[in-house]
Amino acid sequence: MKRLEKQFYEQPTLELAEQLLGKIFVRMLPGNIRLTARIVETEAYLGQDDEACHAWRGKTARNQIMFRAPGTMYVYFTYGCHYLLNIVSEPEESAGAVLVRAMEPLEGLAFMEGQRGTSSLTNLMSGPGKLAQALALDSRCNGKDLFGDEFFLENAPPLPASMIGTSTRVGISKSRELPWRKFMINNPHVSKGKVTRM
DNA sequence: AGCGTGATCTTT
DNA sequence: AAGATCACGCTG
Repeated sequence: MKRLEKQFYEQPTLELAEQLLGKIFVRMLPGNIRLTARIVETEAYLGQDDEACHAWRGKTARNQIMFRAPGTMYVYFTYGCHYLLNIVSEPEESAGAVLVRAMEPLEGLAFMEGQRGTSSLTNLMSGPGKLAQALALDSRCNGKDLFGDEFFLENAPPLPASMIGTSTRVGISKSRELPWRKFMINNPHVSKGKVTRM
């Protein structure tokens, strides 16, 4: 499949959160190891009117990446042990990003199993911290874009609306009412603990 | 259901 | 300088 170009990321954050479902995330590792996985769960975060967004009060040292060009990776560290992967949206100098919450592992399973310390397929990437660990994402990835030879997305047909579920976001204490979580209905790799079907 | 673990942000 | 919070995951 063709790689997704800059233009794909230049759509409103909420639409991007939906359009990312089904797309294939690729990481190339030294030794020609190819890690790939299908995105099955996302959440939208917007600078303004969204108190759960890191950037809702403006630019800081941590969140400045969210103000960069669409298609940039925002990877941050939280709870003392987890990295979380976001894909930056919205034009440069306005903050927005889509949190990638779950993926379905496809290629490079042995590497991912080693990273995660399990061989249970549905436990490899069924959460934002898990998928970052499976793909060995860390702060060195923060600020890199998805247009190079190491990280990129491959295109896939858009999901039919009947396969897309919507709910409120997971694990936040502010702006809890916003229905900005999107997921692939009945996919076993969607994170546990909230609605996975409709 | 409880808690680790450390960076970040807010308040003093 | 100190305190609170945290877009989580694992054990029990």
